[in-house]
Amino acid sequence: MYIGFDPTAPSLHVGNLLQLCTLRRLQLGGHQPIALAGGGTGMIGDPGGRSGERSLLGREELAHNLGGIEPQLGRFLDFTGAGGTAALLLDNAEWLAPLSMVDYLRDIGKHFTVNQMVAKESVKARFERPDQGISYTEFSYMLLQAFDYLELFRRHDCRLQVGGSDQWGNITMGVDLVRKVERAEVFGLTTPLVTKADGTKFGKSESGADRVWLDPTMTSPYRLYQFLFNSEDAIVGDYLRYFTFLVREEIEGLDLETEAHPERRSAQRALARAVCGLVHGTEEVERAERAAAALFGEEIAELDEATLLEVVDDAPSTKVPRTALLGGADGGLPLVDAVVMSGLANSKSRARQSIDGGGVYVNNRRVDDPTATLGVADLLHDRYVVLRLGKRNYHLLVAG
RNA sequence: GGGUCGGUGUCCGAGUGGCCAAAGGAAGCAGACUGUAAAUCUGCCGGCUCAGCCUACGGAGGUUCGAAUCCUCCCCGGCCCA
Repeated sequence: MYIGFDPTAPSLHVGNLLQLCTLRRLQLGGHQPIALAGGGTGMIGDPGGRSGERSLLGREELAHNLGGIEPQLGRFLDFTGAGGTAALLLDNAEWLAPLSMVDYLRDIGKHFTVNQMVAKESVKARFERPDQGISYTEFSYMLLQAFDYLELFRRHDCRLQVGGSDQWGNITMGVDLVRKVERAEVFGLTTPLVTKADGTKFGKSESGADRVWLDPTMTSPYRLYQFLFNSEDAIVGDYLRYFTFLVREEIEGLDLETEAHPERRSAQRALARAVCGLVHGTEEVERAERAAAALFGEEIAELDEATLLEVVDDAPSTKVPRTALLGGADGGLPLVDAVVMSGLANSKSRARQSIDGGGVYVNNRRVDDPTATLGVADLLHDRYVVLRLGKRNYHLLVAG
């Protein structure tokens, strides 16, 4: 069976988790998973959803992205296993790139009527948006995906395509094509759209900037852990079922726990541990938990240096030159600047507003004076300043 | 190629010569309440050397004391026609 991945970034993100878990589940169940990177289709773009025309990726960029995604797949799938279930990673550019226009029209296009293509939900949506339109290129996408299925059936006897429910139309196109060309019966399986408690899409906060990636250099294990740990009560049970491999009894136990003692956040913790562990390993889970325990602990100022030192490596931190803290006549480093440096705010205006609104804490003590400065006196153990914005955004400054 | 409608801040979407950094909504951030939850209420929500200044309403010019708003050319998209 196979699932397609869109190689539009050098890393997969939490939005891909369900797909990854589904592949893993099927492999554990004795199937051979094929992860198909859309090297060819990635240059085209799925017209999916209501999004506008997609920007096309360059070849080098694609290669680079695939390089990042491959090891991540390895965390979920066994590429070496025996018994014919070793996972495969393929790139559909392999057969799409050499495909000629004439072959494409004759061998694939012939089997579909424009009528049925236009009837697809993804296309209709774009037709109905007078300001968007859809290019011929994107319109053709579904045929290429159908062709993928056909090729995988021919080459690897692939008989099941899995995808999100938004892929339903594309999958059935493939099923049809295989039936028409090879007179064989193949199947499709779709997974539900993962949503948050409020019904919006999980993990994709539109602005790709703060998306939660699986690559530890793009999103630290600590942040991934926190992201999962903050899941809403109402939905954490679903996530456990989607993203973890805990046995049912255990999950049901956690459901009860959430109901009876929501403040313990047992389900959230189990979720964060399981997913973070799968993606980054148990060692990273422990580090993330140690960092969180230290930061969210009662009296930061009373932590011993050894604990703080550990946190430095795991919580987001920034080095700041000691001289900046020594300052001149009017004290040291303006708090506003410190907040910007830490990345907790992306402009001084924001930083100022946050401070004004009482949302900024230095060493867990609120500071609401926008003109405040940090000085040597604020250093813990003569080296560290813990900045906090809001309830749970921590950042450590390290004087160096 | 012709006609026509349109391109506004993160997104949707008002505005059609000064009262516009630009209505309203959504998203986001913070505060209160809590449990590092949800809901609710409040504030913020372009930038800065922040009672002021700078940059912005597709791009470049122009008219005007003054333009997101008027004119010219260009770019991009929808629809209709060829």
